[in-house]
Amino acid sequence: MTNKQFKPTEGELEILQVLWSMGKATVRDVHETILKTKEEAGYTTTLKLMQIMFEKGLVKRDDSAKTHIYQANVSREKTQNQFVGKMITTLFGGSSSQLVMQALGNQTPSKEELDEIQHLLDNLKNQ
Amino acid sequence: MTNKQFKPTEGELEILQVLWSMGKATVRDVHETILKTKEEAGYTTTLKLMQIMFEKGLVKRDDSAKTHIYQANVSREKTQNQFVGKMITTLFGGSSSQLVMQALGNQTPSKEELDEIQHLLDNLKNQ
DNA sequence: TTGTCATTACGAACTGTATCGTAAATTGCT
DNA sequence: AGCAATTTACGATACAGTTCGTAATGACAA
Repeated sequence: MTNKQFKPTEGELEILQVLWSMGKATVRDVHETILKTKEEAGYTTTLKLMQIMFEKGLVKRDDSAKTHIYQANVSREKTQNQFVGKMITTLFGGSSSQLVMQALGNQTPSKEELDEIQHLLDNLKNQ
Repeated sequence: MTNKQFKPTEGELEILQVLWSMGKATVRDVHETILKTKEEAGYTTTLKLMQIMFEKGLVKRDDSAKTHIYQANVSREKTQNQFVGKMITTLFGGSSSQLVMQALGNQTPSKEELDEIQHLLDNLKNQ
């Protein structure tokens, strides 16, 4: 097992989001992207954060050139699961369906999404 | 609006869990309960945390007697929503159904829970 | 009343996160 | 070669959360 899993912080998640969608990216790439949704963000702050994430193993990087190229080292799915699982136990008393109800009740999914969920639900029923 | 909402921390959530299920409770009540699922927990630590939560408005208390009686001052539902909402935006790109799929896929709900979800799903479809 | 015990109050220490200033290194341009 | 711009590295600071030791307070029994 290669899994000494760290739980990403708020700020780290923001960076992972960018890396997940871009694949490979430089610090500047990430920083620019974050700037679009955020006022007040320093370049070195992003840099430092990404360096720390590298030490933690949350990202990997190619430092053969001067400008390092970063990449996520934890999968989106695994991270989502980590948070969802934690949330179910600490906030929903272990009941996943409770969480599902909350999520469905408050946001309003499109028809396509509903169909998708229906499909998954059918699969679960036939087991 | 009485809503200057604070987002509870990890430790605060643990205490809220107890308060939500017990209704009213003393520091000792809460502490004993937490001890059941946790080694290594100091009484004064729980106390301090609850005092801070009082200052933040997360709990209310009756301090007419020497031993204070605490009660949650934020609802379970509201808190769940707060976290689910945040999670959907920061980890699921705003798609609630994505979260639902994750939750359903990895935990395995009972037949009763599945029926419940089906019921909710039917309601959402007829709108 | 006095001593014991549980409880609250308070403050100190430690950890981790976030932010930023500044220096050092590297690259490209002229 | 020398200069400007970009990037990385490093360290300092601020702040929040957590943990705990210890003192102050109040209740109660002998």
